[in-house]
Amino acid sequence: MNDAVDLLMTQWARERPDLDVWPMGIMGRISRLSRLLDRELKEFFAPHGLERWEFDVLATLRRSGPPYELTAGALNKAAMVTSGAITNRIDRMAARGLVERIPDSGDRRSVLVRLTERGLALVDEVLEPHVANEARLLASLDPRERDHLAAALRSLLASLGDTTLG
Amino acid sequence: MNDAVDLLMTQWARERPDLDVWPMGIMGRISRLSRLLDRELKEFFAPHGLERWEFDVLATLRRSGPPYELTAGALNKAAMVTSGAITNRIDRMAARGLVERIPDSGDRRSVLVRLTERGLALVDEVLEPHVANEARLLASLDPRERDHLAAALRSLLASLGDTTLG
DNA sequence: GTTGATAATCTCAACGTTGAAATAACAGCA
DNA sequence: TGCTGTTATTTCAACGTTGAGATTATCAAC
Repeated sequence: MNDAVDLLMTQWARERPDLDVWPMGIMGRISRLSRLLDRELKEFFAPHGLERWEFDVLATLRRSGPPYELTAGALNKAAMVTSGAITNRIDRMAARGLVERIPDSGDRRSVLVRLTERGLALVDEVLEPHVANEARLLASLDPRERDHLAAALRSLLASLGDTTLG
Repeated sequence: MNDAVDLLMTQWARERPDLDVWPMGIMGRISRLSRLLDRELKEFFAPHGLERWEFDVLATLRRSGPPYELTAGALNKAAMVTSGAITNRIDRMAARGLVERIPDSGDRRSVLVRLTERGLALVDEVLEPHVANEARLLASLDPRERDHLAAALRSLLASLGDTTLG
C-alpha cells in the first residue's frame, strides 16, 4: 500500500535523481501523521467540551498522582510549549474551574496548579474512551508491529534527548 | 534506553492500573517527535532566511517539476492546511519574490502559483543541506531500522487514508 | 546582610492558522 | 438561455503560540 509520502519521494527521484531523499520517508511521515492524528483527537474531544490542549493539561496533572498538582514550569515542559502558553492555558482552565492556582509555600516564585474536583472527574471520565479512540486509530497495526513501531520511535526520541517529562 | 513517553506510561500504570494505555506509546511519541523535529528544522532554516512553511511551499512546487507551478488548492492539500492559510502564504512569498500568481487560463476560478527564478534557485540551494540535516537527525537509526520504521509509518498513514498529495 | 547570578512566572505584541462567510466561475441540464 | 449545485479562492475575526522583556524570588559567596 502506498501513501502520500511515497508519491512525494517519487517526484523527488524524478526531479533530483542526484539526491537520496530517504530521510523524508521518516520525517515526512511523522509530520503528516502528527497532523492527521491531531485532527482526529480534536474531533474526539469536541463533543466532550474539551480542547486537546486542555485534555493534555488535565492528563498531565492526573497521571502525576495525588494531590494532582504540578508547578507551571513542570506543565510547560511536559507540554513542550513556552511559559507564556502555559500561563494562558492555566488562566483559561482556572476560569472554567478545571484547575486552581495554589501558592507554593516552598518557593514563592512558583505556582502550583492543582486539579479541581471537577477537573479530576472530567479527566477520569474521558480517559478510557480517549484511549479506546487512540486504539481505533492504530487498529491497522497488529500487536507485533505496534511493539516494533513503538520501540523504533522510542529509540529515535531518546537519541534526540527527550528523556524526561520536565 | 528510556524516553519521556516511558515515564509517562509508568505514571499511568501506577495511577490507572485498570487501563492499558499502549496506544500512547505510539501516539505520544509521534506527537513529541513532531514537535522536536519541527524545532530542529526551524533552526536549520533560520540562517537561510526561510521559515519552515516557506520551504514547504517551495519544495512542493519544485518537486512537481517544470514549469514549477501548481494551483493554490493543490498547495493547500499538500501542506495539510486550510485554504485561508495558503492564500496568506502565497501573499507573503509573492511579496518576497519567491513565487508569482498566474491566472489559470483553463479555469478562471483557479490561481496558478509558480516558482520565480529566485525561488527556484533558493530551493535548489537549500535542498541538499536540508536532506543532510534530516539524515543527521535520524543518524541513530541503522539502515534496517530506518526501513522498518518507514514501512510501519507508511502502513499507518495509508490506513488513515493519506494516499494522495492533493 | 548585600551583591550578583540564576530561576519561575507573567505580560504583551507579533505571527500564523482556523473556520466560516463572501465572491466568482464552472458544469450539467431543462 | 437561465437555473441549480458545486468548486476555487479570498477575506477576516477569533484563537493560541512564540519570543522577548519585566517582575519577583532564591541561592551562594562574600
